[in-house]
Amino acid sequence: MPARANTQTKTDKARSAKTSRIQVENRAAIAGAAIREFSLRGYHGATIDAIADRAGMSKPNLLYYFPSKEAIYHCVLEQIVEEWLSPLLTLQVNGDPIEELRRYITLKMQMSADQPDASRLFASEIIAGAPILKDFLQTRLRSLVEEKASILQTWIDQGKLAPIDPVHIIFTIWATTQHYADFAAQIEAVTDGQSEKAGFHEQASQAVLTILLNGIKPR
Amino acid sequence: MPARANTQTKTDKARSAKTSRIQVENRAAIAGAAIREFSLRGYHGATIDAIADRAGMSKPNLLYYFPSKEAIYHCVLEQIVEEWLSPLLTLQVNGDPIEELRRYITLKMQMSADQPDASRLFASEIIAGAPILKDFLQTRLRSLVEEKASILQTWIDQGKLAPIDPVHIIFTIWATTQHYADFAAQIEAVTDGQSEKAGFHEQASQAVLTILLNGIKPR
DNA sequence: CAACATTTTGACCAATTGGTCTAACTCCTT
DNA sequence: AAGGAGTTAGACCAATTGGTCAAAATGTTG
Repeated sequence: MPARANTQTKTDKARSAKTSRIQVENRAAIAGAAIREFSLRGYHGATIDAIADRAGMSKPNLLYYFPSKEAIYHCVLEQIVEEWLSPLLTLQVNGDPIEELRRYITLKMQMSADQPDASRLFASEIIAGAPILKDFLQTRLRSLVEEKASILQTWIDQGKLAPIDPVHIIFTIWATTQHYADFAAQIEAVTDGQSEKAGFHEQASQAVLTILLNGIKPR
Repeated sequence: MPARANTQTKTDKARSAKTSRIQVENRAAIAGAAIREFSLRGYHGATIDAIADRAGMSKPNLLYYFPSKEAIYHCVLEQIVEEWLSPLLTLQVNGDPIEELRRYITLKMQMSADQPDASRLFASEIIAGAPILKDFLQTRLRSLVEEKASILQTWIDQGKLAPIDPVHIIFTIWATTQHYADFAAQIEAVTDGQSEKAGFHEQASQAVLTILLNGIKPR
């Protein structure tokens, strides 16, 4: 009955009635806290208490907004996935292949830098066998990959890219860009914290762009 | 007192007294089961009961061999890390850069294909911020990376590789090769299970080799 | 500011789970 | 084959934790 059960009184006029200011704020706080906790401790390691604490409320209060721990997990995972998809959507067959891919890779590197927790949470889910996302992966993501792979194939056929299975090109881009978020702890340790400094991500971006773009340019 | 407490009677003659056949077997079974459970469910999601079940013994029996859940985790992580290091060790400055790297990448791809669970467990630990491995990463791995990065730098200075920060070359190789193990669930879903078929890993290997080697060859 | 709806939380509960203890059982040695 | 060391597991325990409830506190609206 909370949150969801309302009867849009009258001319559904405008804003609220559905979601009050306080609801919007708290849901956002919970989602943010959940992403952090889940990414840091894994699904089972994260506790509702810890998420509630981080969101600045009591556990029963949190459970007033979400019916269960799993519901929170579902919710944040969905958010992440939605945003995760978007950069790939914009890959257009008309543009210059190298420039299109440069833009895509740059964007993904940016996302890794800006939202590492989200990336790590997604990674955790996949590593665990994608119990929740399996369906999404097999349907929406799969058809999106097929679609974009065919664009890459077109470019390959036009001699604008090296003849490499487009699916592996995509995987390689994902792997490389997300690595900087997912394995941040390793990168930080190995580089003695250099990765925390300003400019590191630009350097990384540059290096990745060089390797990948040269890697798929026709010889 | 078990396992560890023995007093090497007499001329420490030869084999056992320290570890009996049954101990070797059970420890191995536990380690295998633990790698699988930890990689699949994460540290907190894995239960001693499940590990014991998978190893074919009771929980108290398992705890006869390892003092605690954390000890099992430590142990398998150590094993994995040791093996994980080895391929990088062999990178020699004398060899042909491209051939040396081809060998290294091929080996890492092979490890991803052969032991995906180990890769995923390692990935989980890093994603969680490397609470256990932090020290290892900052010491042994870091100096190893520095050492090998300087080899790459030598090759770059000789004009045998493109001028790209060697550390990022290493990260990119790690990212790409491990992706095929860590994100296997995604890859499988997206490729409609093609990744399970024979030959897929050779294809992947080939694609990755092409992209990365071309990516770091001088232009 | 009264009356109603929404939000918040302390106190609880039940299930899970890491770990222990004791007693039985198996294996190896002599 | 006896005896002791080494191995195994059933029954338990205590702590953690997901989730509930009823009552208090706060917001909102006329």
